[in-house]
Amino acid sequence: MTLKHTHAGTAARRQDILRAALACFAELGFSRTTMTDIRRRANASTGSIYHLFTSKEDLAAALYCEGIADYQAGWINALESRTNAREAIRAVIAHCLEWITNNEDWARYLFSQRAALSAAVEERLRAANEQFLGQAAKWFASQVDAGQLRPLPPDIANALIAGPYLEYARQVLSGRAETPVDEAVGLLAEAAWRALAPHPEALPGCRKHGENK
Amino acid sequence: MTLKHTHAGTAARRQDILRAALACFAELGFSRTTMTDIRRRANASTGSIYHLFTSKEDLAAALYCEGIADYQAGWINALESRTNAREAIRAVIAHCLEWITNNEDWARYLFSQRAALSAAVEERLRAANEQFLGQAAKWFASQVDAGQLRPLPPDIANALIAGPYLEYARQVLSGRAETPVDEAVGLLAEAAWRALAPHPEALPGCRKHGENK
Amino acid sequence: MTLKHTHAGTAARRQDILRAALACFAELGFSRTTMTDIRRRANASTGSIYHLFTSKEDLAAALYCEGIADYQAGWINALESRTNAREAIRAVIAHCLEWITNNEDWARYLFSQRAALSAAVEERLRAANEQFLGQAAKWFASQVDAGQLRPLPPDIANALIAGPYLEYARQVLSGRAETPVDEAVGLLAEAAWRALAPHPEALPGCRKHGENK
Amino acid sequence: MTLKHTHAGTAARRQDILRAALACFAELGFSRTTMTDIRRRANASTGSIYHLFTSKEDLAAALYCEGIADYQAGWINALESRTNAREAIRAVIAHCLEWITNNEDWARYLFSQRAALSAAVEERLRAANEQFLGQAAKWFASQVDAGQLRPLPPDIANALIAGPYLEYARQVLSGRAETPVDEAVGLLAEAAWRALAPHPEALPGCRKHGENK
DNA sequence: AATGAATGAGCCTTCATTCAT
DNA sequence: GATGAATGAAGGCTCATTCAT
Repeated sequence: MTLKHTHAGTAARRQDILRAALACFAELGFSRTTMTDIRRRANASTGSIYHLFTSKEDLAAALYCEGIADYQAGWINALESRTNAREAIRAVIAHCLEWITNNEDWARYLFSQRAALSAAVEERLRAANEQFLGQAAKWFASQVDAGQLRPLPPDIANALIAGPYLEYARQVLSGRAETPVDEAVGLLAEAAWRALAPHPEALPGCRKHGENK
Repeated sequence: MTLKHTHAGTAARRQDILRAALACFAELGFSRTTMTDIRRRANASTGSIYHLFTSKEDLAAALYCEGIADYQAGWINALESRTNAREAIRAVIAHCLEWITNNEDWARYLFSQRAALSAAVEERLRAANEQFLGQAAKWFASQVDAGQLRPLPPDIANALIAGPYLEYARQVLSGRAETPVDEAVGLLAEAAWRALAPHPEALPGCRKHGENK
Repeated sequence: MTLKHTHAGTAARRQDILRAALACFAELGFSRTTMTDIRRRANASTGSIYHLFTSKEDLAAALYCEGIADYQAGWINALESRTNAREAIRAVIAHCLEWITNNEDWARYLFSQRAALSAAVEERLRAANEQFLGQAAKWFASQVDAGQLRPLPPDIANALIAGPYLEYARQVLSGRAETPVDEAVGLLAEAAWRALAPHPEALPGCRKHGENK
Repeated sequence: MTLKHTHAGTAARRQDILRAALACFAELGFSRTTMTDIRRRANASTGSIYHLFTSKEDLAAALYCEGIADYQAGWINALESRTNAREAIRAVIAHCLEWITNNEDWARYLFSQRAALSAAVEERLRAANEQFLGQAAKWFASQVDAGQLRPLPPDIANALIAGPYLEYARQVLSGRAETPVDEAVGLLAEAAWRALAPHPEALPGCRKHGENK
């Protein structure tokens, strides 16, 4: 009981610090955030932070890894939640925009502070990234094989799917976006489908050229 | 003569410093770059730099503004170099990827260090940006009116055009891209056209379905 | 029984901590040793140490006093173990070099970390030192009175007896010595005797100048 | 002229800082001295110190090396200033006690803070030390060959010459000495000569026994 | 008695910037 | 205009010590 309590307290303190750091990093960036900023925001003492994390960079790394893991897991999850390629892509876009909207701090941090990461973290990330990209590529390849998607190199496919919603997200995060997120999902999903669909007939507007419904 | 010489020297010195700063910012980011780094790289003295620029931030701002101006000018230029919407979009993509490839330091700096800018620069940029986005929006609107492009909100249109090539560029800059730039241009341009074309018939594959143009 | 056991445990724990601290101080010096170093080496918790010692300095003081007491007791002991002055001096030198060899950590700590001691400990030490020096001086004076030693001021006598073996010991402890300890004892003892003998006839080589064995 | 002036200023500032640091190190030891202590004592700013020295350790090293070099140079100088062995030894002892008396801070620092030195400095010192010990050993060997000194291993010889005056110096520096330095020189020199003289006849008292010289 | 999480003063160092020459 | 020595605020981090459990 005592132990559990202690652990719970420690874990909670850890979370407090992580959340505080995230908020700071999102607002000011890694470099302009000081340990004092974090300390104050977390209501923790200097020593307390260093008791739980070995350095400011360690904090940033823990945060980055946690965030990217959640983001990528959601991505893959969304992708595999649908069997139909078109719907899968739409699900990914919807999920990501939702995630970004619901996790603005995370998004701000993950998508603009990568440059501040140390080589050590890059290493850890490389593994996660490779797995993520591998899974995405595998899914993509299987869809291409099944004739559900145009054959495209993985880097291009990735740019076509993620580029638009990320650019839109950047506008949202910086207050420059005007289109509401739910509308954006539809528009971006449709555009992504046009870009990736195997042949024109699969495109929305083509249906009226002869066939049914 | 002496004066001229001096002036030329001053201007040259200014350029040396700017180039050195750019290289540093691109490599290390704004915060991790020290004035000493710049000083050494530019073979300039501390006083020399402060004689020409009022602060590190001023240097970064001058650089950012110069870069973004060049980038945006090229964008608009490419856009207006073609009357045909499809070709205009392709020209923009081609130009941007070329520019990024030929100006890696600029690209690295412009596309990943915005967070480090001060409010003062943001202000200066806002103006430039507004003009840029305004010109782009105007062009886009005129094309929509002319039935050459699908009607889309400007933020979405922007995301659809720039998102993919920027994402691809990020991959290039970080060494993760595999598709060569010249191939990427074609693929990205086609995808962009699919996403923005007014109706399916305008799409590449649809022509073979019998009808029009 | 339980209590006894506990007490034994406490005493043992105390010793563990003292030994660990000694090893650390000998290796790193007082200042560069952290409580964490000691804690780890002693397999003790922070609280445990502070339960038995009031501070890092307290630990260092306890250690210093214990060590110096042992060293000085041995000194006096050796001195008084012989009635003959020459043999007494030899016994002191032999004992000290032996002690230093068998207690390298103690020696390293005692002979190079005095500077780190607080005023409070200095006070405690002054008493012990006074007694020690007093005893040595008394012995020395009695030998002088008996014509067994040259009359010399106590500080000089001390320097002549202890200086050489301490300097030699320093070389041993730092790995710079080449003469083995047992040989050194003989050489240093003879030299000390030469320096302190009442008149030349008492010196080794003088015997052959006329008289007998 | 301007340059000279600047250099003079810089050099003077350097000296100020070194002297201040020396005083602090001598008084408090390396670890307990803070850069603030030094800064204040030298009337210099933080940056000024770091402009001239790369770290606190660098300062300590520069000081140590300078001091030891001066001390050792004086040693060798004194040694070689006399052709007669006995007088040479006396000269060394006289010089060292004088030096220590005139350079109390140096002495305190050199003879009690060696433990605080980093490996990097140890390296630099090793060279200097080797040369010093080498020169001393060479001199000693030549004297032994000439029958002016007893044959003794270098470490023992060193202990016999330096040990006593260093121990006496320690007493002086800590206020425990009672014999005035000029008297001590004579007593220690005589004792050293007794310890190192080749045969008893060379000793002071033996002459009156009839034979010799 | 024991544990180890928490505390916070204080340290060394960095670095943008100023200014005398 | 140029130089680089000097400045000092501020930052990340360490570590002896306290205290709740």
